[in-house]
Amino acid sequence: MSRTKTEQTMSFLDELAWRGLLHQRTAGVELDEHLATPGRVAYVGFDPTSDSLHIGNLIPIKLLMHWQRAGHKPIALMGGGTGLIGDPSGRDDERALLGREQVEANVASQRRILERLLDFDPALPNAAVLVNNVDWLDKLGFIEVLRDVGKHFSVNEMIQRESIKWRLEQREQGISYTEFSYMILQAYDFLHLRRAFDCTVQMSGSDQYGNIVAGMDLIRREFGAEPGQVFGVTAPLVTRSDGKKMSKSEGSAIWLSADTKERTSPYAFYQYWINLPDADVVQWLKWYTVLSRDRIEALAAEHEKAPQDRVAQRALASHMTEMLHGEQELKKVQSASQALFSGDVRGLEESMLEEVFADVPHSTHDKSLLEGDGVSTVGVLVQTSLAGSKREAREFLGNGAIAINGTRAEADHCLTTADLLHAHTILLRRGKKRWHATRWE
RNA sequence: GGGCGGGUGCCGGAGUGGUCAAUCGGGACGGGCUGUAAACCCGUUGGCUUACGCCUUCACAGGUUCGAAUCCUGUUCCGCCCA
Repeated sequence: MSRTKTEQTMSFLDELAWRGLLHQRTAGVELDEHLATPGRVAYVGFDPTSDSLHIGNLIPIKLLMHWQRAGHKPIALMGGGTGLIGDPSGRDDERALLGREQVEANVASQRRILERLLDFDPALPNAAVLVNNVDWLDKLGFIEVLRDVGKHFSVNEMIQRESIKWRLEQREQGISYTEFSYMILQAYDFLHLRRAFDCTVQMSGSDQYGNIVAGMDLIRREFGAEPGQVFGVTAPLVTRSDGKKMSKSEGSAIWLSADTKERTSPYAFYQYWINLPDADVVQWLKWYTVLSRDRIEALAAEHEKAPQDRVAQRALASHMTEMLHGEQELKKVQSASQALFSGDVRGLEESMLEEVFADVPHSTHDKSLLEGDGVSTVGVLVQTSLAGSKREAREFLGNGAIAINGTRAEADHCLTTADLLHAHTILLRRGKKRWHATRWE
């Protein structure tokens, strides 16, 4: 990842504020003064409830990225221990406990994503560090926790917390002692990192503010007010102008990885950003990219002048795809997009077709079916999940929603060998942008 | 423990014996317009069927009836009130 000098001239907090990533911060000038010294240590916690991270999780990660770019040291804390307990924040029901193996696997998988985004090179003075709280939480003795940590927590205060209060009022759901204790564990994490790494700042999305404050309180009690001065910084909840769930597209989340069970292909990832509404794109450049202020302002100006050229969306999509999937993937995905949306897919070279094939949803079928009268398009649409049922497939065909190799298909069309491109491939499209490549062998 | 109200399609919410696969709104999807945008307009939205039509749905299990989402019984779940 490249970084320019201009990016580093702004202070961490100014940078966040300009990007609209600063929601809450504790203390006033003390925090500014604290951060004036480079090499400070901050952490963000990640919940290993899934094997991947989605673009909503990118916001807390970005806090760490900017933190590192400002010359400070970032710690990514994997909640391998707290993940075994379950965070009650923002949930109206008790979580099903995850198994240890599952949590471990998720931690390993999320770790690979974080490694793309933060610089872990140990040669750096402010190299990023990844820790897993199972390493220390697992060793704690119950009696020890009750005596040393529990004493600092007032149950009276704890039950005032929104996340707890709400669950207490829920007559049916309630809250288990397990989840009730979650806050203590997270607070303990902060204390531990304060001791082990001299970590003085915890950052997160705004929903974790309560947990951050709990950790700060604990540290203050252990260290005393002066030496125990620690801080919290939160990012706002990001939203879309059209009200769609920010991280979702067509009902499914946009994941940051392509090689996990919960995955989003680089192609789908790129397309998600390309399709972002005009009203959001400039704000999203600020939220999600690490492009410099100058660059973003230039893009914003261009976007305002000629939104139809969609330079901002292109820049956003390219930047994000390269950040998460690398330059190689970006190039492939760009040429696939270019090929598919320029209209004339029939004229594609075979090698280009191969690339397109790999980047869009695809499936393999028996070529012999295409001989003679061929096979009904309806059936193939269902097989490729472009249609949910035959009835729906017919509806799409009737609407003119289905295109074969870029040309609108007749309602009663049967796929035959005549439809094959380079003897093996037929490109199907539903609607304006949902492609599916079929291979016939 | 007692009383009352209620569980309908992705969600909200009509429907109280036939004309109900079930009004309507939202969402989603498709078409049009555009810029792979927004807004707007049109359409679709249980499954199978080219069509006629057929099959499975209105918490669950039984029952009454020619016929039930609608009536009865039991079970279960939710909400409110009293203890």
